[in-house]
Amino acid sequence: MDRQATLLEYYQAMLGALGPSGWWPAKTPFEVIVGAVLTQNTSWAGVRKALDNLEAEGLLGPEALRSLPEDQLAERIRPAGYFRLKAKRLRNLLAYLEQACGFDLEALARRDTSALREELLAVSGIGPETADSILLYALGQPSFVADAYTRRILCRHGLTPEDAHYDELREFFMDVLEPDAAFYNEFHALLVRVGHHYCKPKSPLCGTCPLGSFLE
DNA sequence: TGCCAGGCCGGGT
DNA sequence: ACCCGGCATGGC
Repeated sequence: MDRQATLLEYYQAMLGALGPSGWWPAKTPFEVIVGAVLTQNTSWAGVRKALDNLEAEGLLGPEALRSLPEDQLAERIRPAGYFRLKAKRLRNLLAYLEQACGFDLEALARRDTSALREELLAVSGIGPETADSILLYALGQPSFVADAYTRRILCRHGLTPEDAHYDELREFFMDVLEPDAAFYNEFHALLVRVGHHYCKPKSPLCGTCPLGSFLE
């Protein structure tokens, strides 16, 4: 079976088993952007607390967050871990968003995906996964997100090598799938949900995971 | 208790 | 190009 058909079968199996995901878990595109930085190598629970801290003080908007000093920002996002580092990264990103579009994210979303991706990657603290998460979940552009769960699931099913680089994993999907933001959105969300529930680093196989039937 | 979490950077080889 | 240490809190 070819790669396209395999990926579509995985997608249908996950969707059938788990139902639609309704991702990203945020109220606004700006909150998606902040969450994308905060969740770097960090579980969502702490990120949620950090976002709640900002929200409770009315700081979860571009202008308010932009005018918050770095050390005060760091204090509020402490539960997300790496808090000093992430405060700096958020400030870098806010500076970029302000100069690039004056925080008009709808205008930003109208620009070319690959050019935008390069600009995001040029911001210190924004790597490929964070950039793709912003493009896909905040701006609605068809840029596939290939995270740790994606790597683990593909590898465990023998579809890609263990040491595949980020861009290889991303292209593994984008080479054969139509560039459809809603589809990419749901696909990646399902991979994370499956990974979260069934594909832990310890367990050698996915057990009762919805993709189990594809294992030899 | 130790391991893990929806990465990324900077420096060294 | 690859490898590594650092970054930090919270949940199980």
